[in-house]
Amino acid sequence: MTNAELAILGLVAETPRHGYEIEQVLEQRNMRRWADIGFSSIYYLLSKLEKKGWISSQMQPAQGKGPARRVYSILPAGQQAWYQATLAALSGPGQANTAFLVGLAGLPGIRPQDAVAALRQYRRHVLERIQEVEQAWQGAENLPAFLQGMFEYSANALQTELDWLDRYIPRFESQITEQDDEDL
Amino acid sequence: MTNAELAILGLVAETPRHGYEIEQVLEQRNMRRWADIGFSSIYYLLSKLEKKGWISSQMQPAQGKGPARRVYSILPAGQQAWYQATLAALSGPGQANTAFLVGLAGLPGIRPQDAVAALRQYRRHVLERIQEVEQAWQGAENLPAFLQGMFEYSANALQTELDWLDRYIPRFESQITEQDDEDL
DNA sequence: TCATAATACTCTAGTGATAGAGTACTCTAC
DNA sequence: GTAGAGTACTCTATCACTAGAGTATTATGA
Repeated sequence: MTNAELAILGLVAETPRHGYEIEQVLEQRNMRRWADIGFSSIYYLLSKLEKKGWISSQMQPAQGKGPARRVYSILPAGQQAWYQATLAALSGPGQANTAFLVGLAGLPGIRPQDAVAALRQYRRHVLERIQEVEQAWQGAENLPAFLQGMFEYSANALQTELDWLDRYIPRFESQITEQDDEDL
Repeated sequence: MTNAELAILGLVAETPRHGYEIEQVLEQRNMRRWADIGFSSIYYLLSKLEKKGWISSQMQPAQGKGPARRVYSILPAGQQAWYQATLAALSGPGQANTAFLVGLAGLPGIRPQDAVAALRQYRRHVLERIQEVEQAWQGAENLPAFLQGMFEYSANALQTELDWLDRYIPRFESQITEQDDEDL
């Protein structure tokens, strides 16, 4: 099961939901960052999950504003699949930031000046993300324990990246100087 | 450009290579872990890169063992694309271990005992990975600076996860006890 | 009452990726 | 001289995903 499928299955398992609502929840909870799901994929994924027999749907006539909607509910098989897949995701093994590793693998072919500039840019992104996480953290009082854990996990990971960058960027800068020395 | 494309483009940029050779290099350098490329995708990706005008190919008659091979070389446009994409990958922003975050998001629906078992399993995976990285680190003497950096990056990230797990698992265990108390 | 905004999908066409089976050639060892 | 291992693809069928345009319904305010 992909991240996207598991995320949507999880939302339907929480409570019966229709597609448009899922779109909104993804937005509210800032889930797009990790479950990467485009708008048009939601309906595609819902029908896929239904075909698998994990969720079932029912039309609900128009009520309040907007037209009728198709509401999806979890089925026992879906509940089981969700449970197993969530445990699997929690038991790993995972891999951090593969895009950045691909970049690192290419470093020998990059001019040191450019590399340093890119890493500084990366550092700025990390700082931004740290602020985002801390704001969200402080904004939410009386968090359930698991959410505390998620914030801590992200905050720790980001801080570690920041530390690494602060040790590594100067080393790379000194390489530039050495090169200049050789050029003399 | 996807991770997979960038990784292969990078290998061709290093030196002209044929498909089967790329397969072997991916294996040797343990690149499958982050650039996730199946065997059958290599030829597909190579022809895709060629269509884009980033690499060109030439048949090389059989020499030594094995039949004739199609050797791919980087073109100027490909060199540029590789350079830009590598800088982009280095300047982020990246995202750590999304699968694990999806798992964490599902925690409220998981029985604490199961969650603790899964997290312990995850901890075991992290330990294994730490050992792998440290072995590879010690195995390679006189590393170029950039490789040092990659090892450090991975090692730091893994150590941070381990620390988090060691703080977080006990908290979760105490929740189990509280629940037991309530059950009385 | 009529335009606008918001709700809630639906459809099509296209790209991307992969498994797995099949083909063919060359060297080595017996 | 031939069986087997290793080299090096090639092809087909299928699944996965996404952008973007289109459709239809209801509430709201001027």
